[in-house]
Amino acid sequence: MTPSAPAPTRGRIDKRRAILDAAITVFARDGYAQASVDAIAAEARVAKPTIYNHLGGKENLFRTAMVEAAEESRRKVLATLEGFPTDPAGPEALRTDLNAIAWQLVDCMRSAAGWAMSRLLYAEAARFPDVYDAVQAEGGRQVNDALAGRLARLANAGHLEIPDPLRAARHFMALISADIPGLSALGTRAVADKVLRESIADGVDTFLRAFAKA
Amino acid sequence: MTPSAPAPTRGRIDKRRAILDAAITVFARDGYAQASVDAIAAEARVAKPTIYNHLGGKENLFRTAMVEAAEESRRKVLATLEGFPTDPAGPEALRTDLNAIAWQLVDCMRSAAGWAMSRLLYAEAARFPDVYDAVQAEGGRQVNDALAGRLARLANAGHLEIPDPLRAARHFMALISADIPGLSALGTRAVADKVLRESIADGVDTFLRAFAKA
DNA sequence: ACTATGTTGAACTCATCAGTTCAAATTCAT
DNA sequence: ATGAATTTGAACTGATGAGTTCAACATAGT
Repeated sequence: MTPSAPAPTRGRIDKRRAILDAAITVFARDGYAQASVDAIAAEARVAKPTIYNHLGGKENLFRTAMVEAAEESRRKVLATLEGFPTDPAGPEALRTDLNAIAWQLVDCMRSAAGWAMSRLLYAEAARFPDVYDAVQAEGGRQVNDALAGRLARLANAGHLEIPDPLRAARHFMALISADIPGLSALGTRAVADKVLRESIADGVDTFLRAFAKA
Repeated sequence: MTPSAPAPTRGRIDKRRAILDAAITVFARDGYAQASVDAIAAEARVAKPTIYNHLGGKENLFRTAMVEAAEESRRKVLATLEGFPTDPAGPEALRTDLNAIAWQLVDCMRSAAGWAMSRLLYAEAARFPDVYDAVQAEGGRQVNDALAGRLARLANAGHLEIPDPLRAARHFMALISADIPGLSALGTRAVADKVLRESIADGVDTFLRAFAKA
């Protein structure tokens, strides 16, 4: 709300980026309807007409900000999944690796922007079905495919027994994030890393009970 | 929006109930901010001042409607859990019973009001932390306790091997509802019963892989 | 320096909506 | 029937906010 700080930057710089970042911040904080374009302009240290020049109206601003944020988040997750060990030394190494994957995945949802995405998606899915499709049906599927691929390779190397990798990937995600909404009160409270790690370890444990090689 | 129908009922009847039901309907459809008190009045076939007489302002209307709806939903779930078999005939009967429990649980979230709760809770958790606490931290915990009790009794009767019933209950919930947000696009699309049943059966299957008696 | 382009602030329009007021109408209990 | 309590419609106030306009201004490329 308060411009407050270091002299309003003029001229043509990375206004567009600043606007989109500010939009995510303000939409996440206030929700779509309660977020005012003026507040976003202030947060971005930009004049209101600049927003309309770059991004049309409030609706399109919302769409663009959400989709770009989702793309970035998805890129991060996929990159993380790429570089993971396929053939751990033994059962304990496997458990450690799965915990590490799980931590990376959870860490993405846990960030402020991550919760912003979740909350806004939930809240506005009915009013912006196209945004939901772009973010979840598209990005969510890609992440699940990639995760299924990693799990399948672990199974192939003889560490897991997985009849249906896609299903196992969905259940892995569900198990490691089972406690998060409750623990963080839907993202409104901070969660201690230690607590989160225990919750994730629990999820991995159940997953291994179900899918570890007999 | 449209009054349309059978002559506006006057006098003192169940106005309060009608208002709260209409509030849930409209809040669920439009979201808190976009829902107008006039729209709720129209939906309830009631004059606007009547709402203010019964329930004060918009905020209190929201709080009351959410909390009462949550209480009713919780009562239904707990009642369902009460009447469930504790000692199935064998492994296949156990699986059938778990599928039945799971269906009941999912069916509550799946109703229009159920999704309304979820969506509104998510969207407004930051602005109405007290509502979140009343609904989730309170009701969610009770349901999880009850479910943990059922699972513990099944374990006690020798059908399951469960180290930590509370944890198992959380993971059971997570597994049987893993696919629902994706399948229903966060409640904005209808899901065929058959698809839902398969998704639930998958969750129960993974649960049994993890916790069935060896 | 000169110019095209992008940016700014500020004021403005128009719509929506929460909450209020009040006199007329309706219902219920007796 | 009568009177107390409640409901109703309709008009009103005040606030908030989306989107626009425009003259002044800053910046980049030439």
